Amino acid sequence: MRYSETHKTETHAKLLRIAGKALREKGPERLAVAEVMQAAGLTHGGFYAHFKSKDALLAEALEGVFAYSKEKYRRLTEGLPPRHALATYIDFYVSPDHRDNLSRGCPIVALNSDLPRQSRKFRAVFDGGVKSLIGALAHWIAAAGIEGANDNGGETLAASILSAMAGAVAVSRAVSDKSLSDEMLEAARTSIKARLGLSDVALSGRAAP
Amino acid sequence: MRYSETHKTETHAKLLRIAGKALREKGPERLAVAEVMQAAGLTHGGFYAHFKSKDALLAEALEGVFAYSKEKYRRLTEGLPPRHALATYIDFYVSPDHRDNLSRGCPIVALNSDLPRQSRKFRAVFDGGVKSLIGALAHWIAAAGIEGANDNGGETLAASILSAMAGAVAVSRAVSDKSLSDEMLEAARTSIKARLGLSDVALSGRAAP
DNA sequence: TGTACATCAGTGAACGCGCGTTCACTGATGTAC
DNA sequence: TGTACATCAGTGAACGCGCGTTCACTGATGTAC
Repeated sequence: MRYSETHKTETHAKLLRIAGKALREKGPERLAVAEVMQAAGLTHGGFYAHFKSKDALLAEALEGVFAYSKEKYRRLTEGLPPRHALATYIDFYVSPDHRDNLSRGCPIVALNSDLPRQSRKFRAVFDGGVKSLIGALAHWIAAAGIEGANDNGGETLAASILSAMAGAVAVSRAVSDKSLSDEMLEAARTSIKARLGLSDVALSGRAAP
Repeated sequence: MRYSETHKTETHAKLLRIAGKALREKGPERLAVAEVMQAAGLTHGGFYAHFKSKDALLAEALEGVFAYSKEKYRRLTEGLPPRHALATYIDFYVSPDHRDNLSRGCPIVALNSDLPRQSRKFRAVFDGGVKSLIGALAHWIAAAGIEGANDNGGETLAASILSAMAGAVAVSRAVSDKSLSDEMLEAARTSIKARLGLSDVALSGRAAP
């Protein structure tokens, strides 16, 4: 063969990485197959050797994005006690950095208003990602012994916290007035931490992985 | 003239109403000029007698949507004491009804992730709408004598509340699992009202105007 | 009262462009014999 | 060791469609004289 044994797999993974970024930057509609291929150094015709359709790419890319985010935040909070882990996560999530980096951010923030118009498959992947994240938050909340977590192990509280975090970053991106945007993020971060009794827990100081 | 004196103005307003709905249902990209014209019973060629471009339509339609929402919520809370007005607003905003009616809902929820990609004009209109809404909320918060409103007359608290409300509805729309979606809305509504000390204020019972 | 002309909202065909998808082909390498 | 053939990731032209925009035209009515 002309290419190494792992060549196709590598190309596939590369396309997913590129698409994952483009998906968050441009949204599902504006992400163009030809652009993704070009960014990978290929011509657009070869796309269908890797994916059945654009839709298949989108769904698989979203899956990759959630998996990568999960791993990233696992590393970020590794070894921290639950309260610190939670506070660190919130500090990184509800931050100007997250707001300003569309292509590396949380897909819930980047894609929320596109979702009602996406394919069933894509929406299913999205649901999976959201639930997994809620599960992780609920786990920390329970481990930290935070009150307000009722019957279902903190899942409801976690879901509510997540929507507040995602909303804060999403609206802070949508608004173009920088000072309003900053103010909004700051207020949201403070109030979310207060709600979890984490007002005293400072940012861990470790850099984003 | 073939048409009545007010005819063109009426057609213009009709186009804005149709576009305002389509904008929230389909987003700025998928809203199609020809579809708007067809919905108004016209052919697409006539569009440019009313608007300089699709972009001009979008900006003007968004302006109309914000104005209409403002008026709608003014009527909804008319005559209520501040704490009831706030609670009523929150109850209507963070509700399954709002989640399920894209075309009549808040543009902040429907459009947030599209905004970074819109024209300067469109973003300016959006900013105006957001600020006006924050102003109204801050006004109620101050009038209700709610604590937690610091120096700037409750604007920061209002901004944070708004992002939490919009985030809750946006994520509840994005998720396709109905029970997760319901749970999320419910939890958000409860926590937002609790944060403003409004847990005891029941829904006013008046129907949406 | 009648004729010629201006007005102008709306019509419908056409243009150009972006983009998803298809497809015949390429060319380097592996395999059979 | 050499020849014929299969494989397959990638190429690049082409197709079809949606859509924003342009433009010459229509036809009912108002105005000038």
